[in-house]
Amino acid sequence: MSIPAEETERRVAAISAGMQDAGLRLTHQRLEIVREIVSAETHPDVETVYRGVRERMPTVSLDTVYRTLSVLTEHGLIEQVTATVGPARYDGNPLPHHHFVCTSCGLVRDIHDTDTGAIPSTKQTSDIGNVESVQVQYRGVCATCQ
Amino acid sequence: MSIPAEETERRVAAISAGMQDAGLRLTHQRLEIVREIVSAETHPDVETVYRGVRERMPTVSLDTVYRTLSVLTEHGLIEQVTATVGPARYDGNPLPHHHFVCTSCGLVRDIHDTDTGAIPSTKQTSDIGNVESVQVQYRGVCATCQ
DNA sequence: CTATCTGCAAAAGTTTTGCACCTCG
DNA sequence: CGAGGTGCAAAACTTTTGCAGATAG
Repeated sequence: MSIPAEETERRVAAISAGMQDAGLRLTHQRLEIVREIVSAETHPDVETVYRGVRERMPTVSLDTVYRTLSVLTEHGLIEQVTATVGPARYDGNPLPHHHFVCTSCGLVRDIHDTDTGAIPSTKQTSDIGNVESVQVQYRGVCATCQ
Repeated sequence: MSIPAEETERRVAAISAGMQDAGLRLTHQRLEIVREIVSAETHPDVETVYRGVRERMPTVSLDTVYRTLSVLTEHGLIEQVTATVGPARYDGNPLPHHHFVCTSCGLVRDIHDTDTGAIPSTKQTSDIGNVESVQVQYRGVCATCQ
């Protein structure tokens, strides 16, 4: 929850617009779920999103959270994190970016200052298919765990 | 199964040695599970490993496969693939490498010819923690899916 | 108004665990 | 022989689905 309030609202507005474009309804539940995911720096799993939303909206159900995160992912408005194992985690950051993963506590943080241009496709990748995006995972131990 | 037989046996021997060093027993089941994982190019999930091993050893149980893959991962002899969502998939390739992930069919293939030196730690990563390894995910559509 | 969405409940799928027997070293 | 491993069965956990009632547009 340490993303600034204005930035959070900007992201909520952007995703809401994308939902309207996609013909999805802007229900109260969905808006709270979106707010929860874009305001979190922690790339939370479904259960964590559910607990956060329930503080403001105690009647929301876990399956609505599953369905909403799933439909937002299908429409490309959020992404599932592919840097961890275990329960699915979600990422509401709309810009292409990389991840630091702590091998001790599982923390995942966004990295924006990598020069992706320095990582071109290779002979092997072009043999296998057509690369559309490149994502870097930095693994190590975070400052807190050290 | 398209990894050459000698390379497969070399990897089985290397992991067996690691198991002995770790004080793990070399049971028939474990050796067949290791053979299955190191001979596969597909980064199979537990169910797939189970089906493969069962062809040669029909009495093996699914929970032994779970336990074996889990214990090998704990001892760093194999790795869980962190490029996909869904059921856990395993990687028996002992060398550091990268992955191409097909966004259409889920195929995961190893990439060895990336110049990892071109991807240094950044200001952000050093603020967060100590980077120990860097892994690149190339996402796109594979030749077969195109 | 009505197509879509929600909540509830049940089911499906994945992974873990307890226990008695077996086996590697 | 004995610590560690296996198979079986049950349980725990994650995710999906069917359906009746609610609601956004």
